[in-house]
Amino acid sequence: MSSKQNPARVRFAPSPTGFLHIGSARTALYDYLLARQTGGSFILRIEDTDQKRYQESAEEDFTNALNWLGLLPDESPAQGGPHSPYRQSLRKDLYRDHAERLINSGDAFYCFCSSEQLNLVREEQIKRNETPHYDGSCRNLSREEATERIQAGDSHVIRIKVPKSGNTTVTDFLRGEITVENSTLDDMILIKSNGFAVYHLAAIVDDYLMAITHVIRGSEWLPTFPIHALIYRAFGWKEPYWVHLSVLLKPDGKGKMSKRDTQLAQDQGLPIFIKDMEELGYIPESVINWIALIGWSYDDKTEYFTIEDLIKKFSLEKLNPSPAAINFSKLDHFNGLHIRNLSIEDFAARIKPWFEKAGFTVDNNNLLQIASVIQTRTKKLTEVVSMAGFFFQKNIDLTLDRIISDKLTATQAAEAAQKIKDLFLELPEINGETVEQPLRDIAAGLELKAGQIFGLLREILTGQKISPPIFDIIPILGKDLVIQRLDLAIEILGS
RNA sequence: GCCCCCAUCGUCUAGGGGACCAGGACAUAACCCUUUCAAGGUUAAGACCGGAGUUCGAAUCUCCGUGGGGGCACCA
Repeated sequence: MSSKQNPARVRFAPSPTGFLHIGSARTALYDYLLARQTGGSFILRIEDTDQKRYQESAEEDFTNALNWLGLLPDESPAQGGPHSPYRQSLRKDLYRDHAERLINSGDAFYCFCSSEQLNLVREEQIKRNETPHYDGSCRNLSREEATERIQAGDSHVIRIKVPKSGNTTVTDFLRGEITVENSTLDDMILIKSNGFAVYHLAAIVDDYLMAITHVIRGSEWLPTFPIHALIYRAFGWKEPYWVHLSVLLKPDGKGKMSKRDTQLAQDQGLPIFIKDMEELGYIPESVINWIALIGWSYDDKTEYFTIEDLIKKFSLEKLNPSPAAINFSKLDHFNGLHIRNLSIEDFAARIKPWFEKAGFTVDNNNLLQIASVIQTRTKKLTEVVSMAGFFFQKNIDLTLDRIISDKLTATQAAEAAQKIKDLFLELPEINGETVEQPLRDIAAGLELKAGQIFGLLREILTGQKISPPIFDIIPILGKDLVIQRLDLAIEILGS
């Protein structure tokens, strides 16, 4: 049952009801990996059979998110494909036809019960402490009666006719055989009274018609899995491999990510939706790496993966069926890791927009140098402006107590600054090599520690307590700017 | 309430009867490096849910319990 042999046809089939989040992105990633690995196809199908929950913006968000992640479908509503259309609302008649085939074979039936009736029955059942289920009142309606009522215009649905006795065994790729008693299964609705199919029918019909080989979906489908298998079998179709992914839990491992938790995470600046990742300073390489490892592992050593690595190394067998908590600090770690592995040009190109957004004019020559001094220090792209903005600022925000905070008196600081300025003026070129020893000498002359001088200079040049190494900064800033900032400091200290 | 799934450090996991006084990663702490901050290096602390059984031998297999999760819509 190796997944590597035959080209897999896998589909990512989201319902357009909201933004693409980590969980569905993971499903899409695994779909993509399997398709690429086997030389198969990755299909995007939009499951928009519920017009009540439909959100127009969702589909665009899916496309953007998938795009950003680099998970480009081979077949989709936008680009079409051999099994068009890829939007379920456009395949309505197909489902109806198939449902009627099921009626003809005796595996489905028309049901005329109204929602109100059904609700009443359900309430009664709950009151009696029974599992809510369809009571079967239309199950044995004669064909003639059903036809008559339909012709009379009676509102109706189509339900699957689940065997009353016996049991059904289905096979999940990760969990093996699962057997349930048919009596615990419900005669679920296949076609709603408005003529639209529900997931249970639409997804199955499409998966078959689109020749899907591996159904990779969330484990919330496990309870209705037998129904889906029953539908396949009623049609006499060969089932695909069924792969039910574990659910994603809250970071503390206690409970599934709910709407409220999502909001909470948003408020804390934690990324839940792919659309927010970029703005929060994450790069797609790390998001992919991070997501891949929630519920999947390769071996006991390797954790760093590029998408190419993943295509080579991914395997369904190593998927973990147990629920997994989301670990956001690991995302930060991966982000730093992937940032450090970017080429300097690539990294520079990615940080450029951040400086520009902050209102700075970015000179490409400088940018490359700046990039090289901040790359190992960057975990999220959001940090680059606060870390290196001083390179671009004309006037940095210097104040007296900022400069002298380090156990230096204003007089000492002024004296030191003046000496440093004199030194720099004297030197034909200022860089780490020409400047370090003389700076240490100045410190010794003033009976200060070298660290104090370096700290002072850091404040004067950057306006920050924390910065990249000053000897890296000085040549990038250039002599003129360095002197200018020293002058400014001396002025402040003198006043 | 009923049905289904899952169960190793705080978190993600390796492990599929002896190679495990359980390995790695994140996070945490300490140290080294060091002009600050990172990065890097070294180290520390930290887990097999409980109980029966099978076996010469169980983290690994079986059963029961417990815990966690999911589902019980004319949503997906």
